[in-house]
Parts: sequence; structure tokens; C-alpha cells
Amino acid sequence: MAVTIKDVAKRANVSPSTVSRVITDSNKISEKTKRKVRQVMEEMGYHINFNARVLVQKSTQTIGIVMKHSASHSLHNPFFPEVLRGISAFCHEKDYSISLTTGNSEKSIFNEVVKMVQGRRVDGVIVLYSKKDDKVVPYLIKQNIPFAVIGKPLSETNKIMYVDNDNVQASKEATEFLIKLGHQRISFIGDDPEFQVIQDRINGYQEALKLHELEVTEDYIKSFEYGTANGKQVVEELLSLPEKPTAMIISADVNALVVMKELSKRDIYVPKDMSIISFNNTIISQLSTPPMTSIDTQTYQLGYEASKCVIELIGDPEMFKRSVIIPTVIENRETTAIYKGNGKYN
Amino acid sequence: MAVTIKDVAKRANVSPSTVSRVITDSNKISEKTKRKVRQVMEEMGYHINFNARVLVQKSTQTIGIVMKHSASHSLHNPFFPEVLRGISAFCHEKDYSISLTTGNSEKSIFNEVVKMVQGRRVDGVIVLYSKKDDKVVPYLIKQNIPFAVIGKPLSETNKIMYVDNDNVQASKEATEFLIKLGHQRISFIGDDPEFQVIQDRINGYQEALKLHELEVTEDYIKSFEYGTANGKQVVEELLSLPEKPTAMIISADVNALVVMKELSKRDIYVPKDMSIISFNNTIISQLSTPPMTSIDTQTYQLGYEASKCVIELIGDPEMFKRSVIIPTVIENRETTAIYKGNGKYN
DNA sequence: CAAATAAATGCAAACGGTTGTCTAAAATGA
DNA sequence: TCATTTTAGACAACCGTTTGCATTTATTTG
Repeated sequence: MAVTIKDVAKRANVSPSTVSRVITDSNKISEKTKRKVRQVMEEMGYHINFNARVLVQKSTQTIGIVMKHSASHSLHNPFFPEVLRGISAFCHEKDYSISLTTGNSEKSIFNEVVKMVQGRRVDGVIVLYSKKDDKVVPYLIKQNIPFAVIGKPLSETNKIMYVDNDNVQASKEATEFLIKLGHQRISFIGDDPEFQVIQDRINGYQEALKLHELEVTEDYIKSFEYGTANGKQVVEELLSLPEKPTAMIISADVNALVVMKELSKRDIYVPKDMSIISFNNTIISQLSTPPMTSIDTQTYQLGYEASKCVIELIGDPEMFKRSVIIPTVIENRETTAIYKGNGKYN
Repeated sequence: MAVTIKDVAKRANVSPSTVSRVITDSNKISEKTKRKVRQVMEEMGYHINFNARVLVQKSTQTIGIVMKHSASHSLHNPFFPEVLRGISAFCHEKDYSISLTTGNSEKSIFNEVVKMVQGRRVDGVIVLYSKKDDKVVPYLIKQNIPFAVIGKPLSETNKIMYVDNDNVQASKEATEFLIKLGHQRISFIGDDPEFQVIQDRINGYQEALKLHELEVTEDYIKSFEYGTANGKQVVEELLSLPEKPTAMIISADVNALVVMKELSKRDIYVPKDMSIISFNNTIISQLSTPPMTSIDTQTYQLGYEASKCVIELIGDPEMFKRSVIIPTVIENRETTAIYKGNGKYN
């Protein structure tokens, strides 16, 4: 059996409470006693039992991370590692641990969140998405547990801490970027449209079109989820339109890669025939050929700030529920070009 | 305060122990009582306090994941999400939680492992790498905690459960694949050579060369870590060799992408001028242009099997320490071609 | 129908810490 | 020197479960 505080106490001829206070370096204990106890701890190889401490202190120093349903989707998307890196960095600074949900359906994830929260396994939660009809966030509100969401919540935004980009603005800027290059037929390709981030980007896209008095065509707005075969279909649909788009805004750079692949199969060259702006600026956009013009959403920072939010909130549950907007910046690479105006690429 | 077992007991007019037994659905409790107690639990919104249970049962149903030093490296590599997905899948099946290390130096990771293990926060551990002079594995052995490593341990392999590809073999096959295409000057580019996986692959590579009576040239063996600027340098070094390589085996497909980019800058075409085989077959190799011939290491399976190992080991600490080898398969795509023999590509 | 057996529940001691309160000893001051 | 304050540490209750054992209640059996 592992050595406990009592064993140490006995050997050091002090009471367990004294040992406990030595551990927390309480100033009620003399230096002399501390030294003695510490030495005994060392000798016996004592290490605190975390669970026992948690039980009384009611603080686990752990935050739970809730992924989108389908761990597989979430994990495939290079967004995930990057946001995790940010979360992880701040957690490490503050000596917090990270606990991950593992479920692969919306329901099983929800159950895991309940287990995390009610089972008091975590002090706070970060939700990595914002989605219509999501049950996790309402649940967290009801449980009154500190949490932050990455993405813009759909309601009660004043009660919720969130970290997000200004996706409307970012998408608007991307669209205008293309418009300024002379493009008039711009398509928007999202991934799962249930997520708020996609809605925002569609809004920004449409705003820009309207602002520049371009027609908003529903046919130009498409979606496909990573990993599905839909990428091909989407491209086909767009190319069979009478007025084919000459530029695309694609909501994730993995998806952009898929699209570029489909285009190249059809001898449509990027950026000569088609301009593309992707979102996220992950490693993929840097290394693709041609390297993509991409909106850097600063995913790492998103994660970092989110964990900062929750951890601060854990420290002071009554704190003002601020939200933070992480600026985006267009990384101009080689998938965008001036529209030459012949409009015929095949 | 949250509702406890005692509150439920009081309200249901039973003893706490009865409630506890209802929770575990013990057959010592009558159906009638169970129904009554369950209803009260429902009414009061009872949920078990996990930490209290852990304290007495000494089982956390959590496994800890140890990443390479530098979370950033680990997370950037698409290997990580994929292996995590596999781990996560099995953990979910068995109702285990996942706890992640967050440290970014070898030392801080080690400390976190100690905290996890001695603090009894995890029942078992998965180490995502095997590395020379690593202190984590020896520590885990000493602590006698169930663990598995992904990769081949450097010593005491009989005492350690591990899950790995046969990297020697895989690399040998890759090399022979290229040899059969007529290549004679084949370069091997690894990432961090401290990791056993790279050593194994180098060995396999050299074995194949020897088998086919090709010269083993140290100059052809290079390494660079993802994210560093070294990719460029490595390519330059190889190209400035008097006998330039005509094919490359690259130990991670992100790295292959970097190399391909550098080659294309120098107007060296893949596969016409240079054949490339990468390792891992992540999404990157599928979507790159041209799509890469890649060794599928079945990363997901690696993770899945590893968690299976630990979880079984947790169930029976005395079990036979088997190891599992996940087969690899060459995914033949478009970065490899027959060597034309003129040997001049620039 | 009483005795024996089986089934259902309660009691109380853990698990390994923390923490408020109390006491003895040391330090201070008059 | 003695009363008073301060300091260091001990005591014991508690955190929310689980679990071996004792006890009560129900059931079976001779």
C-alpha cells in the first residue's frame, strides 16, 4: 500500500494535521518541523493522494474538454490539435489537468459531460463548439459550473463566457478581398451548417455581397463535412451551374484541399481559373500546392484564452462574464488572383 | 451543496449503505427498495460523487496519456489526433476517461506523470513514444502501474506491453519498393532521431540496401523536426551531394510535404525527378499534390490496441505482458515512379 | 408452529486527506 | 516573576462513498 500522511506523521512523531500543513507550507508550522517532516516524506517516498484531497477541498484542478460529437470528426480536423495546444498551454501554467470526452455521438458526449460535472471530476469545462439545439451548454448553465465556449453561443450570450473570432467580419473581409480582385461570382463552402461558426461566416459573406451590390445566390452556398465523399459532389454542383463561380471561400482548410484536388482533376487551375480563400491557416494551407490564402483564426490563441476564461471563472465564480474576440488576419498566399474576366475556364 | 447518498438515504428511509448498493445494483437489495430509492434519487437529482468513490475503490477509471515533450510538436503532428482517436474509442467502450499531460518540456512532462501516478489520478498510462534516455517508462515500471507504450521500448521489452508497427520491416519494404522501381540512390529523412521509431526505420532502410548490395551512405540519412526551418536545409544538403538521391523515404507525411515543397521550388518534379514514400498515410498524404505513396501505419489501430492493452492490464495486473504488432501497408499513390536512369534532374 | 435458513438492510469503520478549535509551550511585557 | 499574548502543534470531525459484519425480517422446513 502507498504511504499515507499518517505513516509520515507516525514516523516523524507529529500529527497528521501537521504533515498536511507542511505539505501546504502553512506558516503555522515551524521551519524545524517542516524540515523534519519533509525529510521523512522524502525517505518514505510519500506522495499526496489527490483524490482524498479533492474530496475535502472540492477542487480537482482539472478542466474538461467537450468536443463536437464524433470524436473522429473533431480529431481529424487540424483545428482540434491546435486549439488543444492553446488550452493545454494555459492549463499547464496554472497547474490544471485536462480531461477529454471520448464519446462519438451527441448523446454519449452529453452523458460524459454529465458524468464529468455531476461526478465532480472537473472544476470547469470548455466546449469546443457552438451548435444549434445543443444540450450541453444549457446543461452547464443549469449546473452553474464554470465554463467557456469556443464559438459564439446562440443565446444567453450575456451569461456565457465565450471566445470567438468575429467570423462575420472575417468572412466579410475575405469576400471583399475577392471582390476587390474583381470576382463577382463567389461561392461559399462550409462544413456542418449546424454550427454557429458557419452561420456567421455565411452572414459575413452575404453582407459583403450585398454591400457591393452583388447577387446573393443560394446555389453558391454549399456545405460538406470533412471525410465524406461530398466534396466531389459539391464541386460538381458548382461547376454545373450556368454561372460558374470564379472564387470560393472555404470554411476549413482541409476542405479547401479536397476542393482543390477535385478542381485539379477537372483541369481547373488555382488561382488562374479559381481563387480560393480558406479558413484556419493550419499547416495544411501553408504546405499545400499552391499554398493557400487563408484566414488565420489564431486557433491556438482561441484555446489559450478559453482556458484562461474558465480558470479565472473557477477562481471567482461571480466574475463578470466577459467574452473575448480573437482577431483574424488574412494570410495572403497563392490561391487568389485577379479575375481576368473571360469567365471561361472549361 | 450537492445532494449526497445520505440525503437520499434519509428521504427514502433507508441507510446510506442501501443507497450505495442500489447504485451498484447489488442483488442484496429487493426490487421494491431499489425502485423506491431510484425514484428518490431521481427526484432529488442525485449524482454520485466520483472522487469519494475513487477514494475507497482505488480505481479512477481514467487513463493518462503521455505525449512527447513539447505538446506543440506532438499536437502538430497529425499522428497525434489519429492515435488519440483510437485510444479514445476503446476507452469510451470501456467507460474510461482520458487525462492528458500538458507539459512542454521533458522535465515538466515527467513531473506531470508523477503527479498522475502517485496522486492516483489514473489507473493506467499510455506513453505515446519510445525514446532513448526516457525517464518516464523506467519510472512507470518502478511504480508498477499498468501502462503500455506505443513504439518499441529500448529495454526490458519482456516487462513492457507495447504496441508498434514492425517499423524495420515496413521501412525495408518501402526501400525495396523503390529499389524495384530502379532507384539506387535512396535517401532516408527522419524526424527526431532520438525516437526509437526512427532508428527502426533507418535499420530497415539499411537492411534493404545491403540486401540489394547497394551502398549505405551516411550522407543520405537526414533528419529534421517538423516546424523547424531545417526542411529546407536538409533538401539543400541532399541536392548538393555529388550523387544526388533519386528517391526518398520520409518518416512523417507532414515532413514529406515540406520536402515536396522545397523540391518544387527548385523545379524538381515528384515523381518524375524524385520518388517519395512517406510514413503514416494521414489525410495529408491523400490530399497532397501529387497524392503521396505512403506507408499506412494504421495509427488509429495503434491507439486502439494500446488502450486495450492497458485496460486489460488494469483488470489483471498479473497478466502476461504481450505486445502487439500492427501491420503496415503501402498505399501506392503518385509520388513514386520508375527510375528512368538519366539521373539528371537539374 | 418453532427452529433453521435465507434474504434484506443497517451499522460503523474505513479510504486519505483538510481544517476549525483547543491546548501546551514559548515569548513577551509589566 | 507572573500574567498575557503568541506560536506550534494535536485532536477530532468531516468530505461522500464502500463494504464486512451484525442484525432484523421473511421464508422455508421438519
